[in-house]
Amino acid sequence: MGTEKISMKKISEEAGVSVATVSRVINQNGRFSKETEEKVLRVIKKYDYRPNLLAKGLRTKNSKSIGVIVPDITNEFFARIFRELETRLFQKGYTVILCNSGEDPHIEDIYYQHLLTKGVVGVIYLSGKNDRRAIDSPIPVVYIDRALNFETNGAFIESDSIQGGYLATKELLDNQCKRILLVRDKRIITPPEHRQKGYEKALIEANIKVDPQLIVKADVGYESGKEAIKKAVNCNLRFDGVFATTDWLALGVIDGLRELSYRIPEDIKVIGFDNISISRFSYLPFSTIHQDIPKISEAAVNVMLKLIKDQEVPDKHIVIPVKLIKRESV
Amino acid sequence: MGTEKISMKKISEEAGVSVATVSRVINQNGRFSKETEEKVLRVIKKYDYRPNLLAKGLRTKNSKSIGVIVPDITNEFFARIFRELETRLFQKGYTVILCNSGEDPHIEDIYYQHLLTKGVVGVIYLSGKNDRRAIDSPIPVVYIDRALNFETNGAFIESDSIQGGYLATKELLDNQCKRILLVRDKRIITPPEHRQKGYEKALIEANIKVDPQLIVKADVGYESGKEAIKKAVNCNLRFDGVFATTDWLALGVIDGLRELSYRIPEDIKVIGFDNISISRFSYLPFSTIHQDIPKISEAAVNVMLKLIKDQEVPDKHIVIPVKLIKRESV
DNA sequence: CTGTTAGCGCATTCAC
DNA sequence: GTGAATGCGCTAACAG
Repeated sequence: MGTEKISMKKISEEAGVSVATVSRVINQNGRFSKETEEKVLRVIKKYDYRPNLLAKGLRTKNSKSIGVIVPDITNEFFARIFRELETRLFQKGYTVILCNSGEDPHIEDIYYQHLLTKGVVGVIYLSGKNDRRAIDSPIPVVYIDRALNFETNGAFIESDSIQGGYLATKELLDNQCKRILLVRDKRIITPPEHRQKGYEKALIEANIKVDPQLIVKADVGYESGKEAIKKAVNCNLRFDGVFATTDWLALGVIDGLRELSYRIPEDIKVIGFDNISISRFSYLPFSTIHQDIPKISEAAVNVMLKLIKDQEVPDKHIVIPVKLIKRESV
Repeated sequence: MGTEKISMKKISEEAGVSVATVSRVINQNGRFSKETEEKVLRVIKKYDYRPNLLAKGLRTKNSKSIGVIVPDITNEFFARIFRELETRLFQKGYTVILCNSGEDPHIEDIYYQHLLTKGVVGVIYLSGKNDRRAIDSPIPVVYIDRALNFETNGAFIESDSIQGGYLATKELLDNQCKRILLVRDKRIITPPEHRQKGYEKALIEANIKVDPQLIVKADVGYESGKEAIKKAVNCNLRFDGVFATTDWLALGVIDGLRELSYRIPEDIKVIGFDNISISRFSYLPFSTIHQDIPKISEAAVNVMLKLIKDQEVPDKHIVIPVKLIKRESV
């Protein structure tokens, strides 16, 4: 073990001033002369002293740390958002505690409680599930991607999923698809719900009736996409295009279709959603809807910072535009 | 904003005992009667009180939080390790602060310093680069994946890269490859260096001379792998097998080869390293070396916990076995 | 401009 | 068994 922990007291003694003065120059709170400043600064540098943020946090009630709860950081989408959040937040002097909830509301709650005791000044939920604490949280809560109750002391940032669903479906339509299968996450949560809305909107606009048979609900993930598409084919569902509400689902669909000897895009066209790297690097780089992760994160950080400072947040619900990425699957 | 923050003092008043007693029952430090315990517990439950960990940390010099510094959490390998670390650590009452350094030693250092001021009781580096602080850190440091100075107050956990390189190369050899190209990360750091060692070991064992021409050094990443392999082909290098030291490199190699109209595995066999999901879901699921991430993380956490408690750590350098995953590229 | 004082919320002597 | 007192390291009045 290396250097002893050194405190403000030592610095003040060494510099021949009071701790209050040391505190003032450290925080640049004024009320000290140029000379004493230099004196103090010299001693600080000499000992390579840094203030104990725990003590500071206890005193000021600002721990300068915020919590982020994600279902699973292993998911590239969450990891990319987290990275942006963390970098931006650190730049503003905040450190971030990351928690993996595994989509379990109970665990989410345990984490949330624990974060409170750690004195975090705010928490960001990615795809949060737990609605209980959102309502009267003593600290600001911002949600990304999934809407919960945020009116009281929080905010909600999301991609424009309706527009995304619309763009995806329209792209298929524009490429002569007549019967478009929607393969969606079965859960009743904002993203798939909105993506479906966009899908329906595009169909209606093209004077095509929405056929409930063509909407298939699946669990999340690759295997599930594969399974769903095979079942659809086996049920003699006819379709010439597929819009899958996530890239993993889309990849499963593509591989399932290939195993059934369909050619993509000749026989069937496929489009996904998210633009994660798998969409670019899989056998058949496939078209998808791009989410603007930097923008999402930036908005989340801005709102959070305002909420922390108790500033007015004009827009508690921010929707970030998406865009179509054309590749080889349509 | 919801509930007021309530402290031990209030609990003690409400329960008609002193704060010391409350503290004792909370920490189960004995020296209190069954009755007072119940009384205190009741009040605690009534107010849903939880101790302020900031204050507790300040007092006990144990913040119960540890820092993890990774180059980029977006990298699936790091994310998977982090998830394991975080889950295990939380179970032991620790919370973890995650920092993205972007492989920049300077930023790593800034994070490290900041973590110290936050009172973390240990830091874990994934693929750390900064050697300066490792030597006389006041808190334990454990490295995963990349060896730095850890003798003084730290430890080092890694996969058996030599064995991995050996297994990969041998797999190629066993499948009739005669001239094996090594595409490796050019940096002089443990993982690629060891993987190359394993490669050489396998060749020597098979009585094949190591040909320096067949060792090509590349930057990290997909594009770089593609570029490297095309260059190799253009230089008229002859080879019938490729061992790439990471999966991303391997994917680049595979795609580069395909663009050059080689058939895999018929014309050329390819094997990667890491077993990240891209190796399974790419066009051609390719053979690779699997790293045992749960084991690595478990070892890291165990060692860290011991180091924190100042316990004896018999083995400061732990090597985790790897295994060969056979797929369609060889 | 500067120092003294009083806590932030908690754990830990030390008396009783 | 229990409580009063002290201090972890820091900031924020309040005097001067």
